[in-house]
Amino acid sequence: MHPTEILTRRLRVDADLSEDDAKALKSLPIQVRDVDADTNIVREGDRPRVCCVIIKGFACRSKVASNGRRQILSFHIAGDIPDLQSLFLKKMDHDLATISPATLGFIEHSALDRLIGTNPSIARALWRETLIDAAIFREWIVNVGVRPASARMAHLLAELRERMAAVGLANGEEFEFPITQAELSEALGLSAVHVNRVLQAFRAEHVLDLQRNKVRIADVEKVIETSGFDSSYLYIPRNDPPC
Amino acid sequence: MHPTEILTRRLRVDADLSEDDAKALKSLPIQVRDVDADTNIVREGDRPRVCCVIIKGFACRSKVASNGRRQILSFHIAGDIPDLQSLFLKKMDHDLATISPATLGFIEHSALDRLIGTNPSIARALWRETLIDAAIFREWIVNVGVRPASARMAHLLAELRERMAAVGLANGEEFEFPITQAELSEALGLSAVHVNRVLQAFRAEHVLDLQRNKVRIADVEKVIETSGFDSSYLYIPRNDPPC
DNA sequence: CGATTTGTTGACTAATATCAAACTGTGTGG
DNA sequence: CCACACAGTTTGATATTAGTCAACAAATCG
Repeated sequence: MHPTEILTRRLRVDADLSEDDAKALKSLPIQVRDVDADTNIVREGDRPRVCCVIIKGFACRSKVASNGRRQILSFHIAGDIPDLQSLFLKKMDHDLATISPATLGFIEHSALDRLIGTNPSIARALWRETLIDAAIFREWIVNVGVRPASARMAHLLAELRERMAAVGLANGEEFEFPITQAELSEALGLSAVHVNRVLQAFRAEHVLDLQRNKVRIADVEKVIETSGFDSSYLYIPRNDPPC
Repeated sequence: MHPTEILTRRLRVDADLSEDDAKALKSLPIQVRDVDADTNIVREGDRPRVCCVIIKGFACRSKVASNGRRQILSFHIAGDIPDLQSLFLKKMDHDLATISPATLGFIEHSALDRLIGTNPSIARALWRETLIDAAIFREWIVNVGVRPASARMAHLLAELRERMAAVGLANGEEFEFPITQAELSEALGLSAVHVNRVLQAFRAEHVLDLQRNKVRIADVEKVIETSGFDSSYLYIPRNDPPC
């Protein structure tokens, strides 16, 4: 699959792009590169001249507070453009790094700039992507703000399952998620020890199992119930009225 | 001051808009309305046909989790367009309400749609606003995720002070902020009782004082130090290199 | 002015953090 | 093929932060 195809597919999902738009997307120069796990893509303070599309693998955005603790802000999967905002916000306010071996596509800001100038519907589709990004942040705030530890964990995995499924990366209730408990604790605002205990409890109750880079949701109902997960904030198109 | 002027001024802050752009903004039809404190502007699930500009007063966005607890996601002040995202994300994923008496301007989506179609630089400026909105969410995640209670409080007020100052609503280290401790607790992911104790401690140490709808920062240094506040995520233009 | 909301206090509890040690699995070089 | 190193996970004991509940005081509002 051509690297731009993953982009086209993603943007087509909700915006109706014309054949011309599709062609313009297809001719976007993308430089593809394979990188190891735990490699920084951009750091806080950087002024990148490219945006990054995840073609394969996992990445996360994070920020470290002045007390030295790192907070993970989001996880990103194939099809995501985690630093799209850098097109307008020139100086990075957070870090972006892989959490697994990944293949990334890099697109020059200048090329994107031209593209959104000539193809308004692509501009809208990209704008919309950044708005969904923000919607996910909002739910993340709710997660760390008001949910108890187990609900946080369940919610995070429920969200990821939904997003993985939307790009065909979940078969049944199982999907890849190569993450350590320490990283999970940084995403959820918990200690690693507590994350471990929450995971064990879920395993014992046959609710879900996160092991060896794989998540298996054993009891979807229960996961949804304990987390109060409602996918509408992800704006994944269904056949219902447009979201 | 004409209601559109507040918009023009805000968007001009960072984007260089042409005279034509300014004129287009000025001729935007805005319906102005005064509303009481604690009135809902839009609710989760709504499909608004307008966006809302705050001309005067305060608003907040919030979301209630399935356990019944409400999380406040952001505070909004004069010049903000807190539901700009509804232009592309048709169904609200959160609530927007005033927290003080306010005067609001309402702009039809259709008018904005036309505007961004005809004036690309306005489109860019608005897009950028939504990206800053997201940057503020990211910092909010860090706040509730990894900072202890007093740092959370200090950070929230430091941010607000900066934003108020940017629109000329802070004189010295004092600014208006009509909020109850219960609301603060919902913003910070704490209990109201704990918020009360944190505020008292700050008062006792002459760091800051929040009383009678006013915040007085007595010791800016201390507030910045305890919260680790760094304003760069707000992307408020300075004379430095563009952010 | 009474009524209601908001702020304050104390006693007690619960959730989660911290620390330190041990255990497991996996890959590497001898 | 074994021994070792390393990263990640698990465990137990203890500490701390922040939550809960309930009562009361002080503002604020109509």
